[in-house]
Amino acid sequence: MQRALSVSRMTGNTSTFPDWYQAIVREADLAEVSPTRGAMIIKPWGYGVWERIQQTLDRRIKETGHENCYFPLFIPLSFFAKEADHVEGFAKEMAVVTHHRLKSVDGKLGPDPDARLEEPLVVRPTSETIIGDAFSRWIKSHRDLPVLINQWANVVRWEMRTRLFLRTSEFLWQEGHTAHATAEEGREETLKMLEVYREFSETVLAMPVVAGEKPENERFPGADNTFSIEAMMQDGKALQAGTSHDLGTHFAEAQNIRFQNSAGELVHCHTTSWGVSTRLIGGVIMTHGDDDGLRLPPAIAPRQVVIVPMLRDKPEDAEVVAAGEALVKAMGQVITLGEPVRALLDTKAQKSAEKRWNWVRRGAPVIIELGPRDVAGGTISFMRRDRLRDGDKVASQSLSREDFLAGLPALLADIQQGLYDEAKARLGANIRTDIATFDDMAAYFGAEAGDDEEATAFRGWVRAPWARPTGEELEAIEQKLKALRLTLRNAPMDQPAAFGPCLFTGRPGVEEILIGRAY
RNA sequence: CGGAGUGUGGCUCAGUCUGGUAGAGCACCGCGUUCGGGACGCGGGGGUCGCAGGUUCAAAUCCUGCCACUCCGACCA
Repeated sequence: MQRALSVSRMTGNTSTFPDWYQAIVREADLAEVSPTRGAMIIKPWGYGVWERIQQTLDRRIKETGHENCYFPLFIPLSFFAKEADHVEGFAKEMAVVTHHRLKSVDGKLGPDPDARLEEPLVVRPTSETIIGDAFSRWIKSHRDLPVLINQWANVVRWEMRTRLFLRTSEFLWQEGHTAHATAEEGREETLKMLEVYREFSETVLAMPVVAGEKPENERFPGADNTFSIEAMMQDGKALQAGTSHDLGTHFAEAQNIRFQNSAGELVHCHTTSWGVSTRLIGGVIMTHGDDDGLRLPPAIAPRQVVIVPMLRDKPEDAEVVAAGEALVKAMGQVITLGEPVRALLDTKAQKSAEKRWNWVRRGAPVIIELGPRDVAGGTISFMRRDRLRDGDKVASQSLSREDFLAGLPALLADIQQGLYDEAKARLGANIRTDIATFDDMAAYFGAEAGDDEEATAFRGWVRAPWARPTGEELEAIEQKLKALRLTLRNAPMDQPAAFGPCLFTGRPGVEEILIGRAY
């Protein structure tokens, strides 16, 4: 891969991948750090992307039979005591509310000692416990099942180190929670939503992923099985972009979620949960961004086409603006990717060249430059953000207004597909399947002679057979991998018929697993 | 919380070693010339140099403590 991304065209400096990432977040006007530790301010353009994610994913969640609802931000502390693995998994990162009033003592404002809560409230890190509690009241009979709900919410996890979009102490997400009569139905639901995430990620975000099952040590606290979609970033690292958990009867047992089956027996439900978060935006940045800034897939671009009018403080300006407004209207009549085209005429009092580059940095898929000559000649001059440059020159093309409008759906679809294909090719080219032993893998990922720190980061993943060890044996493997900064990502859903020997133990393999560095 | 690094206008940084009136480029404001293109000239606004102490006639610069951020670990959607 060895792709040397730089921020040179954005800020005038070359630098490392993390610097590049931060530069894009800033230059594309997506978000900024807030005065609140670890939490981000999502700016309008960034939030617009999130709204597009919400709209397109929400439709899919509803099409698969789920309904939205809303549960409280605060969860009574005692709720977490019920499921041992769950509390252990989250205990170290919980924000806790202990008081309900402030008081000024010696001029210093602080919690009022007299206003201590009898039972502290936890700011939800996830909502299994409080939703499970509701399920236990909602579900009495097999006729009540399945219960299929989702909520769009914010959650808080007190992370040690934060990074905009990728890991923030507060983040936005959706969390689906379902209850079923049988283990088979629970498993089916878990896999169905994993597939929704895979399809969504690939067709809407244009971000290819590998869907698979997480190894035992990477499971969600309290889950029987965890599945994930893993995306490959341009530095070769894996990003866990979504998870779907088969919770079995763990939470049902802990929270008394039971129903009477048709035979009259009182039995526990099988529950699931699944979620994706604002982390997806970080994935989009690191999948599609380039040296000029962000490149947004048209399906999630808040504005798919931006018109920059060439205004010169002259009388003909009015004509250009009028033509621009008419063009926005005309594009609004065009249906592409199933929806009217989202277009904007940027009339901000700013130099045209500035506006153009701002939209390049923000990643608007198509940027039209509309000048008096275009208006007179009925032509549209535009550039595609996905193929911005021809050498060092900006690749601008010109079509008649009619042809442009007629070809717009195909153009946006082509950009969407092109971004996907580019990322898919990168993913495919950077999974090594020819590494057979742990030592070979260590040599591959480790710092070799002549490799600098930077180069070792661009390794991609290894896919290899393994014997699916468990318990202490798995723990030992995890520790060995940790020394190489590697983790087990997932065992992909599509598996071959036969397997070579296990990369770790040499025993016969039972499935293939992905190994890589991760965010 | 462990290791390393960095804190100087909105951004990127110089100045710190060797204490002596706070700088540059970009961004911003004004005027003008330009302008199918990240233009140029002139003028201008904006910084208690992360915070708090200390040393000194004098501190961005030296000393002590603290804080924040970045990277690498641990943790993690």
